[in-house]
Parts: sequence; structure tokens; C-alpha cells
Amino acid sequence: MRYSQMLLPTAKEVPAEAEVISHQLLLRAGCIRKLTSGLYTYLPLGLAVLKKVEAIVREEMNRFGAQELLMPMVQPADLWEESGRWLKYGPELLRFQDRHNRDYCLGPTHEEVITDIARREFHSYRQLPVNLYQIQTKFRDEIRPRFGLMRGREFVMKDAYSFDVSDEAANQSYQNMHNAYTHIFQRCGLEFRAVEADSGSIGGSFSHEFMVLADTGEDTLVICQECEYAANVEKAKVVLAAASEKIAPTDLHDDLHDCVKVETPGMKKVERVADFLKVSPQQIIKTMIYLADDEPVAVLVRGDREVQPVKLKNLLHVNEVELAEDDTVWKRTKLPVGYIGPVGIPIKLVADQEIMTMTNAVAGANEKGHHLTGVHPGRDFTPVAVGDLRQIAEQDRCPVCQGALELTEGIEVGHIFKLGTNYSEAMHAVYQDKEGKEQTMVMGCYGIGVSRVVAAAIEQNHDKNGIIFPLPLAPFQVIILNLGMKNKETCAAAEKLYQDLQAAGVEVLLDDRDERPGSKFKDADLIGIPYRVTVGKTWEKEGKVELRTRHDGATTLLAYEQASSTLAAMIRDELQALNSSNGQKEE
RNA sequence: CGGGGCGUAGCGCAGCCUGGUUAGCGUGCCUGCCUUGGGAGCAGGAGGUCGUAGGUUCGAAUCCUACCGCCCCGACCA
Repeated sequence: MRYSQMLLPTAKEVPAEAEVISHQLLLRAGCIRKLTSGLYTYLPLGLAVLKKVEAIVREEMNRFGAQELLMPMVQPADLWEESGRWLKYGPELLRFQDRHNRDYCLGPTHEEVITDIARREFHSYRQLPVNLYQIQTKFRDEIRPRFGLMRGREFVMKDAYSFDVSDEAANQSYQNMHNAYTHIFQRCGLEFRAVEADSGSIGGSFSHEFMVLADTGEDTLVICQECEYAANVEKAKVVLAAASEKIAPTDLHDDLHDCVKVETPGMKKVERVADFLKVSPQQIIKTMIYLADDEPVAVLVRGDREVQPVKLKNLLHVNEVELAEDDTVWKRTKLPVGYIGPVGIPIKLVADQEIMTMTNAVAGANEKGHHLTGVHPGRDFTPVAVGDLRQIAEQDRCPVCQGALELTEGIEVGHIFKLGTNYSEAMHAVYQDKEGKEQTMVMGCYGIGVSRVVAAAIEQNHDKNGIIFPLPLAPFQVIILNLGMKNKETCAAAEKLYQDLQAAGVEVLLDDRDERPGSKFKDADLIGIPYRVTVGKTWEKEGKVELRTRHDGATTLLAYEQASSTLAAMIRDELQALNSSNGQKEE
């Protein structure tokens, strides 16, 4: 491609609408343009990157035995009524009617449609297993689209669905996709982790998220320094640590104090209560009021801990939990915020497991300006449910090997679920087994946010000058800067190099614009092309061209005659290395 | 939906509080000269329903009301 012919509008200034770096750079580098909130046009450069991701995804999905198909984006309501999701799915599902007043939605995902295909086409165990996928634009009417391509309302997604004869077979399909995903992100040249994840509203028994590591990630991950364990903090199991903390309160009869009410005027925060009563926050029981599907629930965690809402949601088996606002607490429970405690509390009470190991604890007295000391779980109050409810912290130990943990941020680019028979049962997707008996298919579903991968790649790989595309995702592998536009021979040399590289199978952009050198250098950096070859003075004087790698700025001179073959070989080797290596990068 | 911010030239912004003749700056764009290894310089030029609608006023970008749109924080997710 010739730069002079390409729609590649770069900008020096940061657009006011963009907050995160990938959004800013995608706009500045002329990759995308916003149509309206959450909807973007991919300009040629951005589309080229998207297609790179798609191609890798497609190749690996095919390699792991999945077949590509393409389903409609518009889906009829009756399918969603069958699965029960027409009612369950919230306003994220964009619903509308056609001219006959029939109900439809824009597909945010395709479990219903694919299950419909499966039940029509597959009738025998001989036809299974099957894994079908598509790469398609999805629509979700997000509450708040943001961060450009990171969370749009329209986004390109690869969604795959597996159908198996049994639970064990489904586990294999799941593992197969786990492997495929590892290859995919490996080949994209991204640093990532597969982590255990909450299976969320899609349901199902277990799931993993694939996270691109980047400071701006919306998710927090916990990674074991010693073993393979890695999980989303929403999921990460907290293990009760030292044996001393595990002693049941009943074993300590001699040390049990009585429950005593003390005045703590104005002491609402844990730290202030701790200071005032000369105890550590670890001795305080923190009582948080949540609305669980709109019912107030008191949640207990130790004073120095934080509630993990997703764990709470799972323990309570509700769809939604939300920390209640102070005035809501008063309106709904008549309990005094800052002085709430478990003893005699009139609403549903649940506790983190750690709470039950505490003795002589301090808690709110449910009376303004008062706390209780000498509080004993089990004696003074009994929660209706106890479980792992708190957010894991860096000081915790690995639940598998007790090793040290590290917390880090990540961007979710892939999510795989074992669905089980949720959809196949609801929609009667069955087959006949060897005995001719009817059996329900066991399903899995596997998503990759293709357009999000583009944003994540930039979040992970950029510097102050612009994007640094990993070679496999780069819209062009090489950019040639012709800095001798006035010199016919230099132009001819740049042109020939351009032709030679293309002949060698290299994707190359020739900057043949009538611009000053400074502009060409800046634009080349901004759009993040991995290899830059400059044809200019050095060529005129010494017959050499300058090769510069974007990620480390390393510069070497190449003899003009060898330039194209050298570069082609470098690129081939680099891609080959990513292609053939096994497992995750930076393991 | 709750909280905060913003809509003035393609982009980034000033002007608004305290209303007043022709709405300004930077950048980008066009023309010419000059320049050519990290976004040069000079000269000339084009480009605006000041988000929309209503109101107050002799007079509104500026004050008031409503609406629309966009961005950020929270709940949600590929």
C-alpha cells in the first residue's frame, strides 16, 4: 500500500473524548472513528488489525476442529422465550418489532440460535461431538459504553459452541478450546493469563477467562508465584490461614468475655473505633448492608477486609447485589449506619468464614454511638449462611499450594464456559445414544472479543510516541520511509524495495507522501509498524538503508541489496517462533 | 438509572461570570516562496445555524427554561 493513496488520517492532538490510551491512539492513528456512543467505524488501518486477529482466531479454531458458520444478527423472540431468556435478559438485549409487530432482538450472543441448529441437524451420537463458531458483530445495549473499542455496544466477537454426548466428552471439548485459546493469544504476541472465573449469568459449571495483562485492565487477577494457580478476584478462593486462627470459639471458654455495650460517639469507621477502643481492626466485625435482589442483607467481614460482591451474589443465590446507600439503609432497616452489628440484627445475616474464628470481637450495637465488645460468633449471633465472602488480598496464600500471591490487572479478551445442559434441556436438543435412548446434549460456549483484542494489544503495547503493534497483529509489517522525494534515484530505490518486499510476501506500507522527514517519522511511530526502513541520505551516500525496530528503537544499517531478503527472513522467523511455541508466554 | 463534567471552524481550546459593532487563538486545510533525517519558516487565503427549541432584552455564544448529544465515576460484560 502507498501511504499517499491510503485513508490514514493521523492527528497530533489527543481527542477530548478519549480517556484511555488505546482509545486515544486508535483515534490518533486513524484506526477508528466514532459514529455515536459505543459505535465505531473501522478505517482501513484499524480494519487491517481487526482482520489480523480474525485470521489467527480462524486458523486456530479450525486447527482445533471447530467449523465456521454465520448466524443472523437478528433473532426472533420465540427462541428466546424457549430458553427463558426473553424475560431474564435485561435491557442489554435490544428488542424491536418488525412491520407485523413480531418481536425480535439484536443478537448479543447466539446460544439460542445455535441450539436450534443443533437440535434440527444432530440426532445421533455418531454426529457428535461438534464445535461450531462464527466471527460476527454483536450488539449489546451496554449501560455505559466506554473506552472506545474496549466496551462498545457493537463489537466483533468470535463465539463458538460445542455439543457433546456426555459430561466427560464436554470436558474434553472445553479443554480443547482452552488449548486453542492459549495458542491464539500466544500467536497474537500478547502477554496473557488464563484464570479461573465466575461463570456469571450465562450459567454453567466452570469457566476460565483469558486476560491480557495491562495496567488499565478492568479486572483484577490473582496469580500464584509458585504454581499454576491464577484466578479472577471475583472467584479466587480465600483459605483461612494459620492454625491459630482456626481454633473454634468453643475451645476457648476460659477466655470468653461477656458482651458489653460501650459508648463510641462519632466512631463510624473501623479505624476510628479500633483507635478509640485500643484494638486492632482484625478484632472488629465489619457489618455491611447490601441489597440482594432488593432485600436488605447484613454481611459480616473482618474490619480489615473487603466484601467481594460476586461471591456474595453466589452465596445468596440472587441475581444482583448492591451495596446499600446510607439513606437507603436507614429507610429500609432503621439501622444506624456506622453502628450496625450482628447481635440481634433484625434482617438476614451472612458472614465471611473468617468471622466464625473470631473471639472477643468488637461490633456495632445497632444503636447510635455504641459498639459491643466481647462479641462471640455462635454465642451472640448466628448467620443464616457462612462462606468465603471476602476479596482475596496479596497477603493471602495460594489456595492450591500456599505459595505467595500477586495481584495484577487484566483485560478480559476471552471467556470459556462449560454450559452443561442448561440450553439443550430448555430447547430440547437431544440425540439418540447407542441403545437408541434419547439423551440431552452437553454444551460449552467460548467467546473471544476480537475487537477488544485490538484495544487490549494497544493498552499492553505502546509508548509516548504511539502504538507498538506486536508483529502478528500489525496492519503492516514494514513501513518504508522515502526521504528523498525530490531525488529520482532515491524514489526508484524506495519503489524497488517496496516491490521486492511485496514479492517476498511482506506486508509493506510505502510512505511516498510529499511530507517532511519529521512528519514521516512521527506518523510511522504513531501507527506502530514494527519495522521501519528509511531510504534517504544514507542510501544516497553509502548505498545503505536504515532499519529500525519500533519496540526497542534499535537501529541497524542494511546493505540495500540485502534489505528485502533480510527483512523477509526476520519476519518469517519471528512469526514462526510465536507459532510453534507451546503454552503461555512468560509462564 | 444515580453522581460529576462538557457541547464555539476538521481537531484542541479561549470568550460566557459582568449581554453591546466584524466571535478569537493554536493546529490542520488551500495557494505561493523557501525548506527537507524527528511534526520547519514567511506571506496570503478558505472555513462558524456558537448542540436544538423556546424565553428575557433595544440587543444573546454570553442570562433563564426545556430538550438532545458526548465524556467521566458506579452497577454490567467479549
